[in-house]
Amino acid sequence: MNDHLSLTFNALADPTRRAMLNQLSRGEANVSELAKPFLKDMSLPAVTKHLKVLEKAGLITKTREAQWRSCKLNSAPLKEATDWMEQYRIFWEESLDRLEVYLKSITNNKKSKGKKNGIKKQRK
Amino acid sequence: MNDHLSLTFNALADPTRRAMLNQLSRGEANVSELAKPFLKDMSLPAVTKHLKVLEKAGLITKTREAQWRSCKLNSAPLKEATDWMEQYRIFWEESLDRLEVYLKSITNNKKSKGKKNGIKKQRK
DNA sequence: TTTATATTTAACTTTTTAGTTAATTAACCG
DNA sequence: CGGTTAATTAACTAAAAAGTTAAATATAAA
Repeated sequence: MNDHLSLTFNALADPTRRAMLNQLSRGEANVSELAKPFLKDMSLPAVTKHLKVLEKAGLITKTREAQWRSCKLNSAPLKEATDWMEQYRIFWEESLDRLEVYLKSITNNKKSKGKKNGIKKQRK
Repeated sequence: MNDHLSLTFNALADPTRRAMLNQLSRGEANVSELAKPFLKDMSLPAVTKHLKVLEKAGLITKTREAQWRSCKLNSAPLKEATDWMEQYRIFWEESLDRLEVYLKSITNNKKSKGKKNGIKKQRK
């Protein structure tokens, strides 16, 4: 699929590419620098391909300086992806709320008004 | 890759699967209900496969009731993915800051103290 | 017990992805 | 110029993804 959100999520669905973004979050880097941590696991052309995926998703931009390509993080697609996820925030927050309620229910702290013995053996 | 974050992002990298999650955010639904909007485009086994991807990523859980499988959204992996993205928030927020500064610089509103003609021709 | 409904599994095809090695491009450097 | 460095492209392979149709499973209902 080639809608933008799909391109972004797809680019993020690989630990090598996420690690590359991570490195770029600490500053620009050229291809050899980005490749270094991965050259035990894969060839340089493989790195080039990963960078292409990131580039097509708009997550990085490359500028050339002599024979070096400097890569720079572009966070706009990450914002877009996060914005999409926001619509689900209410779900995990309500889960956390329920967890909190549960944790309170099993903690016999002050203000545990009434309902003593609120916990019975629950395992079959 | 089979780390959890990769499974999640991969599951989200498809508009059909995102639409399914979207429907589930409005309440539980069984397979046929989920499939309905897509049966013009794909077969039922294709839908089953998409649901399997979502299930393996932990984004949905299925419960069986007679011959129906009811699917339910599980937001935990979405939270995990959002938490990962949070580390980049600073980047898009600083971009927005720069945009804001720029927009202010080109708007001749009150308090535009000094630095008139703050913009010169910048192209070579 | 047959039939209908809901869903999955099997077997297969096509396309895409992720990697490889070898060759190519492009710039710099002595 | 000739060699070195940085990176990409080409051509290929293997494996995974996404779809298909047909068959199987499991439950309900008549």
